[in-house]
Amino acid sequence: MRGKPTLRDVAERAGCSITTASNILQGRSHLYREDMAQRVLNAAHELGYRANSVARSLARRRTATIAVVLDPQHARLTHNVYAHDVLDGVLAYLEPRDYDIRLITPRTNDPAAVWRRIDNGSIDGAILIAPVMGSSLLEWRHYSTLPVVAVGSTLPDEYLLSQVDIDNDAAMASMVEWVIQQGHRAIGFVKGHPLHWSAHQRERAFRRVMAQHGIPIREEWMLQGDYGSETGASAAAQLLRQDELPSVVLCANDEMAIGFIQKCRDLEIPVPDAISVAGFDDSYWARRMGIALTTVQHDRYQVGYLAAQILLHQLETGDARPQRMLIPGALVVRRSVALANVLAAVPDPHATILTEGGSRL
Amino acid sequence: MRGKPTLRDVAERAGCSITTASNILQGRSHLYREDMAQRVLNAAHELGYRANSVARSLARRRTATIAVVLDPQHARLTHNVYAHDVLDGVLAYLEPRDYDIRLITPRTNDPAAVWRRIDNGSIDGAILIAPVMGSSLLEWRHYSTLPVVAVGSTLPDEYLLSQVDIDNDAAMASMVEWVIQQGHRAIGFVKGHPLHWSAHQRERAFRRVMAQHGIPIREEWMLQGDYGSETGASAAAQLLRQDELPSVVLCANDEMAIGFIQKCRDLEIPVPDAISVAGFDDSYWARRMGIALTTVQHDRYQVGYLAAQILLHQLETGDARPQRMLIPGALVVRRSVALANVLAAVPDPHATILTEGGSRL
DNA sequence: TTGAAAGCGCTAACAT
DNA sequence: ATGTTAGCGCTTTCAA
Repeated sequence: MRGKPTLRDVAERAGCSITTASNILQGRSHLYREDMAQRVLNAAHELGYRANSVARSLARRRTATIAVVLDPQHARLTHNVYAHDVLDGVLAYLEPRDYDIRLITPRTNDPAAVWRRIDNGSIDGAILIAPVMGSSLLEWRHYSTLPVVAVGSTLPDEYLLSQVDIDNDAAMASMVEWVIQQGHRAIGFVKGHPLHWSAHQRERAFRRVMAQHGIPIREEWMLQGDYGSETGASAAAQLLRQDELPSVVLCANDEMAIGFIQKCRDLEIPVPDAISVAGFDDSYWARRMGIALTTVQHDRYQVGYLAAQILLHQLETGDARPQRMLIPGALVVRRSVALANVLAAVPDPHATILTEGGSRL
Repeated sequence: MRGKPTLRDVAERAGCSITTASNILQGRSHLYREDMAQRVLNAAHELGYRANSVARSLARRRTATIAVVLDPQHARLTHNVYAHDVLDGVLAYLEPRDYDIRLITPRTNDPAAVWRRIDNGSIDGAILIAPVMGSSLLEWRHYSTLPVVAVGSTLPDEYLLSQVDIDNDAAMASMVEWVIQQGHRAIGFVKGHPLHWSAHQRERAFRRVMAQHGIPIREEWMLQGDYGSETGASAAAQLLRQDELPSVVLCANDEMAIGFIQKCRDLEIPVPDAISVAGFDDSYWARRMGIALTTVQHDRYQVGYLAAQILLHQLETGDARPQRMLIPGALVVRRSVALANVLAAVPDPHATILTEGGSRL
């Protein structure tokens, strides 16, 4: 015996068949006499035997591996905060259950190539992170029979995909409601990436609630962004050169809100005293930026955790019916949004930009 | 034939042996007659055949999979900015070369368990991300014969590990040199996590350069941190209640510098007018915080990319000699560090905290 | 209570 | 130019 010890080596040393060794090492000792079990266990230990998971996967026809797939559109982890949180949740669920994680970041959008990569027999299922409109990941059904769960994109039903996402609609609605309650009527909006369903959902919720309150939407206050902080900044630039300004601007995510606020600082426009700004996501990094951003907090970790749970459930039960799960968000009121009427009453030109950590309501 | 098509199905349909099909599908068409090759290719295409990578791995005795292992100490991706950058570099190198990535975040520090998980026959090699002192990852040699590369920790030679890291020593030295050039003599330091080699290297470089310039080190200005922004803040609190203050504080990373600066803002101590602060890492998130932080920029993406390259080289050549590769950093001068003498001459109690994006020298 | 035998789907010497 | 054969290391009936 040279190289890594195999089951055969263990069996030989314990003086038994390979079957016996296999059974005992899989925890079926009760089938055998006490001393047989001991002999095998000892032999394995002495040899430093570790089952070869590739061979095991082939024989069992399951790999105990889940793929986590990032959409080619945002395959750079570095800039994808959302993916970190979700991935942590996925890992937290899968790791203790002895599932392995294969991280796949396709560099192409050719669906055949993408799926050849993903479903090549080495995984039992996949979690798709925030597939965007037109993504080859969504062509799943044509290329794979594996169970799949999408997170971070609430897709139209026809995709027949299990999904876990936050409730963008309800969360944005509560943000808009609250802002209106604060007395704001002149409300601007910075939209998210046009290929993200979440962007459309957030915008739609905004428009709906505005309509419900009979507040007209000024299209010149509806700015296009792409969820990146740069577009938040340019939205600010674009907005602030207008004659009439909204009293508050809702950004479709925190990054854009940060960009927006920083541009305001550059232009020496105090937030929230001259203009209020709200974000969406309550992102880890935004929180430590010293900007007390009013935003919507939601549990991305939980999204990953649940997605993994659903996937494993589908694997174990074979129940392939698409499930959908929406996780509610929570409004976090900090200090980047001021009362509209108070502002009107007591304008304070010397107020400084707030830079302290926010306290939650 | 039911279930996924196998090589056997392809061979049957093409009317040839399995070997022939295998060879042709692996690109060895030149061994066969033109029409044979076509028949096989067509058959495979018509059936939608995709080679099962598990079976292939078993037969080839290589898996074309690399593990990326996070130290149990900082296994939460969310808070590990360093890992994102490195991972992106690793992915960028490996993905086009058809290597897969297995992400492993052990939840225990028991070396046997950790390595059972990592080296179970499913990978060809591993990249260890920033193993800390005492990490079970470092016990590699006792548990595995796989090629391994460590990144983010410049380890003592006795670990016999291939390594890619930034040159902490030189980079911190140049930071200290520069600060001294700016006229600073009263210099404080916030140390990094005591279990990280990088923290010690950065501190050691600091002390050395100070000694070279004959500047005494005041131990009460040497604060312990852990690379987290909270400890930067508490270091600031602790320092600022002292009677005598340094004119500049060097933080062992950006996160602590951010925490430090934010605490200064809270206490209404203007940076850099009352006290200068420098960081280390030039992190993506710090850059967009609107703090023009003077820091050391270094290419973490490159670290990951090179680590993957070295690993693949070792796999292909079988050359297992440990390699070490240090990547230089570059000083990035922004505005959080002021000239010491100018300060002394023109103290300005009303100066505000700077919040604009920094311009690089 | 134990073991023989037939795979899992593919690769690679070695024939022919 | 193509096929035969013997694995890779493990699991799992099924028989003894």
